[in-house]
Amino acid sequence: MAARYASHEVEERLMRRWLERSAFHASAEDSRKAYVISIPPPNVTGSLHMGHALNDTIQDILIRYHHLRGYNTLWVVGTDHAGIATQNKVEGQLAAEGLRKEDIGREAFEKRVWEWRSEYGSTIIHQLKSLGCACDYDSERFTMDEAYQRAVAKVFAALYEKGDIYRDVYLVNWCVRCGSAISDLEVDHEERASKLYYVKYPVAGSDETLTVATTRPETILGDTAVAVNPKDPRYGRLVGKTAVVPLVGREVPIIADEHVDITFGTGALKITPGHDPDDWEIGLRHGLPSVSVIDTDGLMNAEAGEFVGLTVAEARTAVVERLERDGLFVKAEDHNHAVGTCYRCGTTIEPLLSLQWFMDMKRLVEPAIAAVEDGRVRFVPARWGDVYLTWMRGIRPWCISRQLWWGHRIPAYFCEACDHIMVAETAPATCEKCGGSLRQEEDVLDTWFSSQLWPFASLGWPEETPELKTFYPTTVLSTARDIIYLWVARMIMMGFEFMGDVPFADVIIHPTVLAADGRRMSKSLGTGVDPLDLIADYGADATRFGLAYMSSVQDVRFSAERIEMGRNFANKIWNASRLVLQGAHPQAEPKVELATPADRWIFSRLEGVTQEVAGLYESYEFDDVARTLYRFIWNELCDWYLEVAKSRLYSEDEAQRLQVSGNLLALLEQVMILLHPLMPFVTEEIYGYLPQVAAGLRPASLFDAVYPEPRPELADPEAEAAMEVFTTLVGGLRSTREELGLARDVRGRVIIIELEPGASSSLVTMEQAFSQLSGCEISEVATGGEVPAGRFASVNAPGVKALLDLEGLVDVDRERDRLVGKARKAASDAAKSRSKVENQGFLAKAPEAVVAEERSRLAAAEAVLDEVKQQYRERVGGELPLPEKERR
RNA sequence: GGGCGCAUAGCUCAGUGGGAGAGCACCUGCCUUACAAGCAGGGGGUCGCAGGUUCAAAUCCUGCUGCGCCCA
Repeated sequence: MAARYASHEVEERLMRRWLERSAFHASAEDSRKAYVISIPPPNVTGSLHMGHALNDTIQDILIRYHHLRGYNTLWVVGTDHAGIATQNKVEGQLAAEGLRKEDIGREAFEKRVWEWRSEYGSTIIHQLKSLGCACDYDSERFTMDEAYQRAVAKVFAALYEKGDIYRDVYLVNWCVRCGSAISDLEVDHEERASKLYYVKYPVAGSDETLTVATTRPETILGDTAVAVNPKDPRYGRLVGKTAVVPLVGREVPIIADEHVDITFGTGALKITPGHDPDDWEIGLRHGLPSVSVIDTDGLMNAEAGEFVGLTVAEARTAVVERLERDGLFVKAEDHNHAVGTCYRCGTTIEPLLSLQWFMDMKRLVEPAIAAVEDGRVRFVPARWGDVYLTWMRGIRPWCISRQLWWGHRIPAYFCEACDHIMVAETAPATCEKCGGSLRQEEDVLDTWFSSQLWPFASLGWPEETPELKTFYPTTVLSTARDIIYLWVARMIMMGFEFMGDVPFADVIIHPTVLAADGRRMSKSLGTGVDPLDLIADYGADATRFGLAYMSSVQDVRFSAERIEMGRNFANKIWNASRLVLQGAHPQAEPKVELATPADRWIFSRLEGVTQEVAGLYESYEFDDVARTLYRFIWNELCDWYLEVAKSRLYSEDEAQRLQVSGNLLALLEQVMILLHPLMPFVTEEIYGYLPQVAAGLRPASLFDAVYPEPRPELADPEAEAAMEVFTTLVGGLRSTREELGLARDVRGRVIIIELEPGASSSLVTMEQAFSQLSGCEISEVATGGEVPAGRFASVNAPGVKALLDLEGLVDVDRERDRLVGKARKAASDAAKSRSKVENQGFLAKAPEAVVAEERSRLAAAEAVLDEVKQQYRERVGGELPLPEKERR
């Protein structure tokens, strides 16, 4: 074994071994209880980013932990076809060849997409392997698989049949670049610097004008009303009259609507139902007509009159110029407002009237709301459940059609002869009404429409597969918060609609990993950190450990120090294992033999940590798992038990060597099991070196090991107390030696004074270790509590005092500083405790144990203070200088 | 405008009613035969501000300030 743990030499080899024997494949025939996670299918064009790395770490921890717990674990893996993103990729390829998709036609284009997918579409799945993810790669799914396409068509037809899916003209979010409608959830809002334009509208049949303020003067051409607030005294007399729309001369009503903000602009609002969502709502309420002046290509159309053919931006300038000429322009002032942009490509969204397919959600949300309200689906942390419920209760129709060539083509057929619409899972031959020939809808479905079926469609639905029977409903879903509406909510609805049950019981919403400066990690901002770089530099275990450690419930800034901490931890574990494996007696067998207080202590602690960590894994507190195991392994096992064990491990006495070796092998094996879900590679590698594994007495892979059952008989509070005496005295003696400036090779002599019977037993039974670690020999153990005469530095532990003989070692200046420092600390401790103990309220109301603890704290501090004062008189001379407030 | 969250050491974060913690950074000394990715010792914090509840507040309540996210 090398002196440093080399992750790059280990990880790929171990992953290959797991994959070669399909270790992660789950069988539907397995009768053990199922534990199932469906991966949120990553975008097929994507690559692993920090959000994935965290989320996949969480899922892998859960899968591996539950596998150790004896569950039949399944982690379903796959990708979604990402309609717009994938089409963009292939259009990019075509553009490089000087082609547009229209040049090659739909069929050839689809073929190109499939080719693209087979070449590049597995990138992210391979990346999961480098993170160590125990996915069932043998059963990878894709949302455009043939079987999956059948599921999508069936769902569409069924919901159409029930009237939940319909076709309508509606104001939709149009992305000019993508050439498609997108849903409300796919629109991002960005604050942008802009202008607010003030424009005069003549009031018909009078000399009056009404000034309105607008951020989009080019849509004046599509105005069909002017609105004011009914409570606005300035305009009440105008309501019911008619205004003349500038440039186009159309006469439109002046209406009153509560929506109008009296304080914004002039308090008068132009209404363009064809190009603004708020105006569209107002238009519905008042029965206004809609006029479209912008086309799907982003250019002004014939309704725009003289402005036809201009882009929106050009039209804005031209319209303002024309208004100035006509004397209707008042002013423009600076104004920031939120602009909708396409979340896939960032292009400004153009709200347009369009004939699209919609899904009405009102019926479907009901069981999905009830399931979260009554806890059948539980969000972790719980507050995300409220976020979900708020959105679900205000649900709006979902625009599900997309004007793309890549995706699930809508299974709707239009009759060429009679315009009848047929929706069917499989293409009908002729029109059911007139027998005319049919033409299939060109549009495809929103990618999320297919993703929402993932928990059951990935298991083979609508076929009644054994997998579906065994593995649905799944157990846990882990994902990012921005996907709660897009995906989680819809999966729950579809779960009830088509499976009659929740798709999963727990939804974990993991924190967002921000860049080190607190901004979002994003490629465009250049703030991203590539997890693959981290894996290459620090190893997958370190990356996983760091991510788990830094991710509690709130968002975290990424810090490479955490990953480095993970790497150092892996190396520490590696070296602790080297000590054990190289030092163990060749005939040793792993077993618990409680020969010394240290043995009893470490197994008591191991038992405590084993149960504690199990609880933390089960409550999804992975940061605490990482913290708890780090502290136990580093600060207890390595810092103390291994150090103490060395004296026996290197002893001449073979019985002692055998005994301590057995303990070490048992400890190491169990610690590897506890840590395996978090750091699968280093633990698997070390596990392979254990003699009990090499001898075939254990499962060949740690993945198949068994999480330890509780062994309450190992709990040993007395041993923990005894070990505390040991570590407190060793630590105190080391500090004192530093304060005295003793060189490392100067051996000290200590007298142990036992104040409580038996309190010093750990020091006596582990005298050799005590001596090695403290650099001091025990010259005497006194049980009477009598402090002998002489010059000593004392170190206190519960029930025991150690006196370090200072004869010939004392430097007066150092000793003065040391004693003053010690006295300060004791005086301040005493003052703090005294103020409590002298407080009647505290004595009356605090629990007895708290009061008793405080009293003994006070007594101890006062005893130390007295002692130090005495020592000061003897060694330095005079009274110990303490400020008045620090005295009694 | 509505909602949610956050503010603790120089940095990144744990701690959520009873003695202020970790990692990194910093200072001192060590290549001690598992580990310099390490070992030993040490310095550093009116727990954002102001009130309140309580015997006791970093922790609970109210307000304020600053930052972030979601929805409209």
